[in-house]
Amino acid sequence: MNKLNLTKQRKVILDLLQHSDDHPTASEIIERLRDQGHHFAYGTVYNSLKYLTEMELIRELKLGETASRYDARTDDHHHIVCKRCGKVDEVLTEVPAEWLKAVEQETAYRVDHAHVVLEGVCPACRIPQA
Amino acid sequence: MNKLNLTKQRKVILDLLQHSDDHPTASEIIERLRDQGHHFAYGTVYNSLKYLTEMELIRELKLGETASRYDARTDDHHHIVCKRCGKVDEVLTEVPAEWLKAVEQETAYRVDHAHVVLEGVCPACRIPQA
DNA sequence: TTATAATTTATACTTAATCTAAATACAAGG
DNA sequence: CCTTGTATTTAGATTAAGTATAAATTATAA
Repeated sequence: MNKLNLTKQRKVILDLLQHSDDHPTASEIIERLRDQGHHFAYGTVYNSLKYLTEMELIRELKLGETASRYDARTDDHHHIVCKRCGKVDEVLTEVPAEWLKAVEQETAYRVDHAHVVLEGVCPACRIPQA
Repeated sequence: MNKLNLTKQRKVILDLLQHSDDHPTASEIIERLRDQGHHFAYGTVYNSLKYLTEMELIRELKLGETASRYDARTDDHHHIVCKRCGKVDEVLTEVPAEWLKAVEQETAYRVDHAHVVLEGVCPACRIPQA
C-alpha cells in the first residue's frame, strides 16, 4: 500500500482541476498553468495527470476527440457532448443494471464497467435564433 | 444527392473490412492490404476510410485506444472490450429508451445518440488456468 | 551526512492522422 | 476521339498528442 506522494506540481494541477468547471485537455491545462505563472515541463504535466489518475484523484475522459480531457469528479458518472458547440456536461443518471445483465447474457463476458458518451444538443444551442 | 463513387482502392478496402471478423485499425488495414499485394498510399487508406464512413458503408470506432478501429457493420450497436486480451466484440442489446429519457430530464439536452463502450472479461480469459 | 530513490526538466522521439503539390484517372461535352 | 475540368491517388512533409530518455534536482532514509 504505497502512500500518496503529492509534489508541488501535482498539487497545483489537482487544485487547478478541482477549481475548473469544465473538462480541460492537457494542453488547455498547460495554458492555464502558464496564465497562473507556472511553467512546468510538458512531460511533468502528462506525468502528473497520469499519476493523479492512477491515484484516482482525477479521471481521464476519452470522449472520442483527439485529446483526452480531465475531470476532478471521481464518482462514477458519464458525459454528454453537445454536437453543436462541443460543450461537455456530466450525466449522473446511472445505466440500468438490468441492461448490463442483458449484455452479459448476450456476450458471455463478465461486464465490469460501462463507459457511456452521449451525443445531443445542449439547452443553449436549442434556443431558436430570431 | 451526390452519388456513390467507389474507386478501385475504396472497393478493396470496403471488401477487406466486410471480410474481416474483427475491427482493424488503419495500420492493421494497411498491413493486410500489403499482404494481399496492394500498396496503396498511406493517405489513400485514411481518405478511403473517411469516405466510406461518410457514406455510412462502414463505421469508425473510437474505443479509447490511441487509434480508431473500423467496422463494416453499420447497424446501430455497441462494443465490449476485454480488459485482459483486448478483444473487441459487438453488443446488440440496445440501451433502454427510458434511460435516455431520464438523461434528457437530468441534463435538459436533447439526446440523439448513446455511444457505449463496455469493459469486461471475455469468456476465453475467464477460463481458470491449470 | 551520505546514499538511494523518485521527480522534474528539456528535449528527442513515436504514433496517428492530416495536409500539400504533383501526377493520374475519370467523366462530360464537343 | 480529344479536350477540359474535377476528383483521386501518390509520396512525402507536417501536425498534434503523448511517451521516452538522460541529466539535474529534490526528497527520503539509513
